[in-house]
Amino acid sequence: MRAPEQTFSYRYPHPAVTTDVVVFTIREQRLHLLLIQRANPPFQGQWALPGGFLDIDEDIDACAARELAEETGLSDLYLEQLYTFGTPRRDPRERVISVAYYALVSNDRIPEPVASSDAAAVAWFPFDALPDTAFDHAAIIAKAHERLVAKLDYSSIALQFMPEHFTLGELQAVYETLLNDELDKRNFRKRILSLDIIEDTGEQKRNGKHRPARAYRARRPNRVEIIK
Amino acid sequence: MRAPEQTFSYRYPHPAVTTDVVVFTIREQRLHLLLIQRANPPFQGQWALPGGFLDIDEDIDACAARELAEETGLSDLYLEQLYTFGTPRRDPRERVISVAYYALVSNDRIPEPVASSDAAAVAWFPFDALPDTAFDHAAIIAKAHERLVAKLDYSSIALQFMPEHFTLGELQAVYETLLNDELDKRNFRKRILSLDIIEDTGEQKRNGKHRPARAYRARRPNRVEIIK
DNA sequence: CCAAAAGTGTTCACCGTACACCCATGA
DNA sequence: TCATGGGTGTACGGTGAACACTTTTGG
Repeated sequence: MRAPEQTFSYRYPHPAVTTDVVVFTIREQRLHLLLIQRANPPFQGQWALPGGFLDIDEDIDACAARELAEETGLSDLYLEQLYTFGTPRRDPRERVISVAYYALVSNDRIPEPVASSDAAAVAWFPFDALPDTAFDHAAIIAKAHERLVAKLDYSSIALQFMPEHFTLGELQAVYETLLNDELDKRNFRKRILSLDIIEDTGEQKRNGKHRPARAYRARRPNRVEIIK
Repeated sequence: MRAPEQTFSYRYPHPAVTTDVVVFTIREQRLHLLLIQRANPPFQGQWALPGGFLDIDEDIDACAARELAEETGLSDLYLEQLYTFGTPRRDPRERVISVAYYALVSNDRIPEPVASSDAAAVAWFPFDALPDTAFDHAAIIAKAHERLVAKLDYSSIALQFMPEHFTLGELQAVYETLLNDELDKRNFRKRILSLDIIEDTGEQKRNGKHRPARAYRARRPNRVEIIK
């Protein structure tokens, strides 16, 4: 631990740098995102994105992953830098530059996340029923959603929402949720299989009380393929 | 001016924040970019991206525009945030987070840029014949190029390279340079005109000693349209 | 009249879209 | 046997790609 009276001096003023992470998942056919309830001022008690200050010797990506793990218990997810937000008075305490990330979690690995010293509570909210959020986090969330939807089209990013083994029906449901549209089953299967991004595991997966379906897996685990 | 002995103290160490800008243009059918020769250590005398430290009350976008104007004399260009680079030891002086931007200049507004106190010289280099660059600027340049080429496909970003009035032949040459490929004249015209992003000015433009061509202009000046 | 860029349509292959029925399972 | 999701093929239309000749101008 650092001695509490220690200070760090610079010839010119330096901003603080934080990371904030927009974590998406799909639950019950709806897009959700993870917010924490702030334990400390400013905006104490308000919902906000998980995130926090960059350590002086820490890589930015590592900071995003660490803050996410500390505040929500989630680790080892797909994490991508989104945009850097730095409007001068976005934080009332001091000048803060936030490097925003977004993350996707597969829908079988959704621990009901635990709170930490910075987060009084952690909860999933449906994307279309978000509470008011602290700072400029609404703008960060909007940008993350825009990026997510744009990437659906030309990358295999949707696979990041899937568990290790999944069926084509489940994958189609994820696309339908994200695109907010219904898709034709035969066309969907043809297109996805022709992209060569998933492979048959040989196993079967039983979802309801109905006919079991073939189980597939992503061809390259943890990678997002750019299509064409 | 700030008194030279003044310092700024924080309870936790803060990184410095800079912006760096990758400025592209097209000259003589080749993609070029603008580098400055560093007037001061570190990397004194080496070529680098124009950029510099963020003022404590300055918006990040404004910082990129300001540094660009100060070091190169260029202003009022298409400027878009690219990515934030912050590997711990990328700058030997202290921890520096660089918010990178890229900019596009139309090929009629290429002032041979002037040097300033931070830049001993400023010059355009062909993209395929770049000198060694300072810091991690080679990685920033690579990422900017990747973004530029990707955006060609689904946006009207190429129009940013064009002067106010231009011909279809000139526009096609820009696409050919960026894609490093030849395009069919008839197909190109059909596609571009169907996108409805340029309009006939009614005027003509004489390029060589040959038949004059219709002059077009971008339908929305200074905007980048997302196609589809 | 020659050189050089401007301007202009049609054909074909491929891909995305629309569309309906039988199968396997558990209750 | 019924309800529910799993699994499969074909026909059509639109879009992108290939392709050649005439026009206008300056020298």
